Amino acid sequence: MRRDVFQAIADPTRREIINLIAHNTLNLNAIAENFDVSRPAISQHIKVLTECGLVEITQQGRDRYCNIQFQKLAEVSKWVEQYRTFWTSKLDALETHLLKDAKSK
Amino acid sequence: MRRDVFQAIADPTRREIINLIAHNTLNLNAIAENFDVSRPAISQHIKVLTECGLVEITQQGRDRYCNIQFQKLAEVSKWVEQYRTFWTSKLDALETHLLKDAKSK
DNA sequence: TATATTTGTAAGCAATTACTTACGCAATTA
DNA sequence: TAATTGCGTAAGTAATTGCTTACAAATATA
Repeated sequence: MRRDVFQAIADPTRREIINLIAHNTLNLNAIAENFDVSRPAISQHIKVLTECGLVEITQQGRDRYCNIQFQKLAEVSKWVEQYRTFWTSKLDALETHLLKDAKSK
Repeated sequence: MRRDVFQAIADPTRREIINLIAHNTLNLNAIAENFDVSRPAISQHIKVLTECGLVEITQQGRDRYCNIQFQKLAEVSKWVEQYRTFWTSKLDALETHLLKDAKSK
């Protein structure tokens, strides 16, 4: 089973979970309350997130608090940022194109 | 069918395709040569990439050249970069922790 | 101690994914 | 005109995904 960060953040529910626990450390039930799907479904999402290293669990009694491992997101950042120069220069190219277009009117 | 950038870049083959055509505009066969999978498989990957707006096709005779729409990657960048402050500060926290650890020895 | 709460996990299921082979079509080349 | 080239797409398939309900285990509370 492939278990990398890219696959983990592909699911919109998991991205929402990340967003939720980015600000507050929550236990599983508290997370599940924010979604329409069942509690086990969230449990399985959390499992995916822990398996790829994006989330770590801190057990406290019967509660399992979820902490994001933000550094893992750096992997995604690194991949996407290598293209930043491309898309900014492309926007520049579009700009000049539009300017040229506007002038020709 | 969900067709967003996050789902598109979840597949490692598609990320490789992106990397390939980031530098040179290639036609489909030229792309497929770089992979072990069949030509139709690559054709289907390209379809996913075009459907989410990450790739645009320029037809030239029977050749279909693939151009990345880098701006689409800005969506991913925007999402991940919102957490950058978190992961850098977390690294800082780790640093101080390690320093404290080193001192206590 | 009995009950309630928080959770993992198993089993089942429909939908999706990533691939294959087979085919057809349009554009080029001989 | 006939053969070749570049490609999309259909059909089939095995594996994976995202969900459900049902159950069990551990911890907390009455």
